[in-house]
Amino acid sequence: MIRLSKKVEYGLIAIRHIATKPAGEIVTAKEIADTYGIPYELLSKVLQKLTKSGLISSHQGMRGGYALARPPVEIPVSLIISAIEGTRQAIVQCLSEGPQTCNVFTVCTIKSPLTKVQANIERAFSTMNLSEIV
Amino acid sequence: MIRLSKKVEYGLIAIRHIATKPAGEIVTAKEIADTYGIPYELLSKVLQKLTKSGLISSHQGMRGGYALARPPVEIPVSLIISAIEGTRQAIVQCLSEGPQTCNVFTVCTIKSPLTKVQANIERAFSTMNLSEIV
DNA sequence: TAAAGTTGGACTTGTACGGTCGTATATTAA
DNA sequence: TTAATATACGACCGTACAAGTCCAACTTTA
Repeated sequence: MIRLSKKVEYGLIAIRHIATKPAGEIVTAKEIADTYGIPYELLSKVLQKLTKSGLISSHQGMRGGYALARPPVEIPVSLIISAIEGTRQAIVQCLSEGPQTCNVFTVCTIKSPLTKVQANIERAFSTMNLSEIV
Repeated sequence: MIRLSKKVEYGLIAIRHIATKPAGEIVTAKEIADTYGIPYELLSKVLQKLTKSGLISSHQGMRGGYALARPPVEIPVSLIISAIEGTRQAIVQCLSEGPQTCNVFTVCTIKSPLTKVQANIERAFSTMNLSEIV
């Protein structure tokens, strides 16, 4: 029906793992990859995206790693997803990338009903924050 | 974030188009394809799937075409989607295809929270029926 | 200064989606 | 009886993208 990408899965697992540690504790990408059997380099990229969007903070160099940048309550699942996926946030193309990408836009009859469903899904993801999945 | 396939889009547009006609009236795939600028042969396959799952009825031969097989109220959007997509109904693989397809199943920590979201989405689609999008 | 980290670009590979083509089959109207 | 009009269906193609890999920086600490 609808599917989250592996990257998002990995991201959720990873950020949850970080959240289970005492606040401020730094955990490496390798530790997470080993713990869950996730490909290290793929995970690294995901963590980099989470870093860029300010959900986690990174610490380079030896003894470096990642830690939460805010308390879990302030990290909605929706933010985690959009941080990793970037675009592609709507259930139909024209809702996320605009009318010009849709060849049936003017005659399309399902936009408005889908918008409701869309809102529903978004709400499901945005009302759930990291503290609830730890 | 999450995206419906073109096939599902076309299917929704098509079945809605059929639903706007007086009950029992037969409409051809060509008419729908022309009206909305949808590739004819792709649409045909979608309509065939909808036929196989009993949502619409097909009439072969000259003056043939498609009509609703039940009243719109008895056609939830979720059925339309699953008729077209077949598999791939869960937001994560292990929820739809079982544990053996997931390499991190035993250590995965996000299954249960995602199950909730999953249920949420399913509810959004199954409570909405065809009569509501006409 | 070496080791342990992150950063990030380039690359490969598999697969699924969107789309097309050709043909068989069924039905109707002339 | 036959031509026209429809669905049914399998095979095929191209491309985009997801998933994963490789590698070469750069940064910090001990």
